[in-house]
Amino acid sequence: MSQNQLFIKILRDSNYSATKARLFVFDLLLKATGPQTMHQLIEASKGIIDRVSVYRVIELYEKLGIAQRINIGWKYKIELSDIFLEHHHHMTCLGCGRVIAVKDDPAFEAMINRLGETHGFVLKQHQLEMQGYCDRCGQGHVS
Amino acid sequence: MSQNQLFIKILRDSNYSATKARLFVFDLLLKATGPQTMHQLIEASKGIIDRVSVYRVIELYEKLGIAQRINIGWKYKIELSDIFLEHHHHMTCLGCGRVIAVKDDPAFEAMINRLGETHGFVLKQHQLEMQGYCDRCGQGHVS
DNA sequence: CATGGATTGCAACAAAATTGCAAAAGATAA
DNA sequence: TTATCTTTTGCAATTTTGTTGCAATCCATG
Repeated sequence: MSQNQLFIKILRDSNYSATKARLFVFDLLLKATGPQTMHQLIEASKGIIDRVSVYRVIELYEKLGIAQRINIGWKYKIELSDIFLEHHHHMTCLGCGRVIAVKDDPAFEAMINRLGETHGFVLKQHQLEMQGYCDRCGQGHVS
Repeated sequence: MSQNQLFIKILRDSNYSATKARLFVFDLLLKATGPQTMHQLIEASKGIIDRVSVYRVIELYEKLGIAQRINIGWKYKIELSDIFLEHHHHMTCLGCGRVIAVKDDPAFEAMINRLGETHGFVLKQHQLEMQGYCDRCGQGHVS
């Protein structure tokens, strides 16, 4: 099943129709190289989809688990959730601002779940954001 | 050195003065039981510190590493950074909304740093947000 | 291809955040 | 302490971001 088909299935299964607006914004997120700001999505939709609808579409995506808000530095951005993009975290370079996606491994997942258990929690989700300096930008003491 | 003295030292070391507004908001964060929304800070400052100044103070705190924005669920909140509050993460209960602070252990830190290394990063900071169900709220299948 | 509920766009509104500038407060030196 | 210069604040106005109500349009179903 293609990502588009899966997307439509999720909508239909919850009694939502696959409309022009929803498909358009989904395609934007799918084609995007990384998480998108609301502003970016609204700009890219200019003349095709109204501001308000972009907000409403994203709101629905979140409700259905199609997309999620994540925080890159200061403001939030939107990206497709783990159903479409493999579960991952973000590593941001404090030097050049580059954001890379990082897959975590089973040992990592296990460790986080144990952390939950020791506090009486059954964990359902987690987000990990990391900041540092990438190989191109050195150790952070480059003048 | 008290937390207040440390706070003033950080300001002075960067050539900022310890003004009424800055001290007031710092005290709010210090006395707070958890992360605060901008709205909470602005409300608590009503009649004493202007809205705009609260924004400016928080902006400065972030720049100086005194406070940081973190994401609890949907919106961001402000809390003092690791210099004042021990390094920790947040676990939010999807049932009752309770947020608890969780200390991670050295093994965890090591694992995260290794994760950085394998991607050519030297990590400086990280934030981990977890969501699940607490012991009071059961496994998430309570009717 | 008709039709009825779901969805959209528009306009107006509300909330959150930012900016410019004059007034007030803080630091410094005499 | 006071004079003076710099930083910080409060206010008003503005911009940006997000929300709401409603009539017009779309779209899955028969």
